[in-house]
Amino acid sequence: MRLTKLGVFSSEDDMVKQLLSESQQDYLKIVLDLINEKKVARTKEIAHRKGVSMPSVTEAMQKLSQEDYVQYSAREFIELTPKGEEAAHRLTSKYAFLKHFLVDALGIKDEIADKDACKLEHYLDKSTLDRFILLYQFLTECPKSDKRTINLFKECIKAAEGDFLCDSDCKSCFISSNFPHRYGEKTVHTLLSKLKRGQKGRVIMLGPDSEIRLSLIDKGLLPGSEFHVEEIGGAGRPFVVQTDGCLIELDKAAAKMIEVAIEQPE
Amino acid sequence: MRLTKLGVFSSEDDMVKQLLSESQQDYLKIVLDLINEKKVARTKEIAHRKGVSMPSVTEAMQKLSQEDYVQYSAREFIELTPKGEEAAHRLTSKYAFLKHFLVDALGIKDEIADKDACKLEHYLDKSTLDRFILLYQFLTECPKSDKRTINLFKECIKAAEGDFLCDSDCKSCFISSNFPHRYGEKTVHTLLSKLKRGQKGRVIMLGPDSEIRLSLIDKGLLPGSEFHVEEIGGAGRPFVVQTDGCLIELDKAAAKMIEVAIEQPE
DNA sequence: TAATTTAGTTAGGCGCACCTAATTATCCAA
DNA sequence: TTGGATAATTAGGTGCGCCTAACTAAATTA
Repeated sequence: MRLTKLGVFSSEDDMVKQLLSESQQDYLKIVLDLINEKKVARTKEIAHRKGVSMPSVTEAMQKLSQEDYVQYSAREFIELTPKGEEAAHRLTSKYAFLKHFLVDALGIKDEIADKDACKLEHYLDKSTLDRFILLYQFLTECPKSDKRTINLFKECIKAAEGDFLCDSDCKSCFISSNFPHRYGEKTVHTLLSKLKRGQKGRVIMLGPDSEIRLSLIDKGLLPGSEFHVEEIGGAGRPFVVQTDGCLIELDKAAAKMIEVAIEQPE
Repeated sequence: MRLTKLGVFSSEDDMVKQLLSESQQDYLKIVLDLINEKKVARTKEIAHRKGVSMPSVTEAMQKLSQEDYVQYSAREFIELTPKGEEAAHRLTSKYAFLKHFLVDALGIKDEIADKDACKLEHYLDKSTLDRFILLYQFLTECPKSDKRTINLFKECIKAAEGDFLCDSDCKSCFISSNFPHRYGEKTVHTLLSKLKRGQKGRVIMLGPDSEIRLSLIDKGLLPGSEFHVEEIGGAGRPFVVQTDGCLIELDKAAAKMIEVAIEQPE
């Protein structure tokens, strides 16, 4: 949470990241895109793509040219210096990968993936990015029991989008028929709806109903959340649980979709 | 990439997100934390946790109290209003999940996970967060062939960290012995090191050497990148490939670690 | 080639999230 | 109970990234 402006940089690139603001990074990417697409980058087009006014672009280009990222003099074509080209390319390739990951592996909608990839690209640590790459490779390329893992995951997504077409041999995860699935070990898994007043628990999984899942995200009850049952629901009254000092109301349908771990069976 | 300040909000919460700046969101989370930990939130402690000066906190609290997120009057205890509590809790629970995901599923180092989770929490779209939850559930909870998927993935991470302890029955993914692994279909998969000058290709996977992978991230050659071979390496000279209008140099060791897809075998 | 349109720039401002320095309120201990 | 330490606030200032309005240069076209 704390952000110190200075820090230890593991490589030159991290320094670049620190030296260029998010906005400046966006300008560089846009300039690179334009040069690749249309051979030249012009103020008006940059302004349009970034959704800002032309004077903002002029100002930004002046600053970037001072730092030797772009070659700029008034009313001339804007070009990238080698330094700028390198930075822009690095950013673009991260962005492209992340968008790919979000769209191909997670099935995020295109416009949202665009927006999120752009943010991730600015903020994700290199080591995290590396793990995303490994994960992506694992999901898409791991040839396992004839089926790539990604297909399994896609089935899960499909099921979890309210498309309950799960065939009987699909034993995997949180798909309706056998949810919740894991019992035993040290803790016992059950559904939140089965708890009694006063019991403490921890959310393990959210069930397959997409709408309910999103509402739980809103309410702030996610996998990993620890809570305490304040009121059990019934006859039109909601369940009330406490996490983090906050009370959350859940209707029965939602409570039935939350797999929880509890310490002791009573 | 473009960010319009206004937009269509799918729920009230998205509005909250828009109305509170990133910094303000951080303040709310910190205040909630402090109240839960120490019963009271005080200017000095908030300043300390956020890494800012006390006047900054005062100013922020004044603004937040105008918007009815905190109850604040000069020199009195800072409390959250119900509105603020709700917002803070939502943020905190997202953050907690994301950190969990990064640490438990991806094996990111704690401090880095902290930093990245905090950023993700601010920027990820709700639908993306939902997919991260599904992915987390898939990885950690999907009981598949006796082993949870996460363990498979962890083996991959281990192997991909230079810890080549891969046993023979591990057919999974990018682990040394059988990398690259996928041939056939419409494109042919091979290693970048085997390409000839002028060939075009697309990066499919990066190999198991962690150091090389990080250097490729730096250089901007990631899964999905399309490129064109400019120079083939040999006798001390590097491979040169072109992506995105930029030239990238690779030594032979790196070129051998990049699985690529090409259109036609010659 | 002069008139008009369009592109780009300068000038001047604004809000945000910070800062330091100076001031004031509060608490505690002698 | 009072004086000093500590906490909190006000006052005033900075940089960044954006804006509008006004101006200038370049391109088009009648």
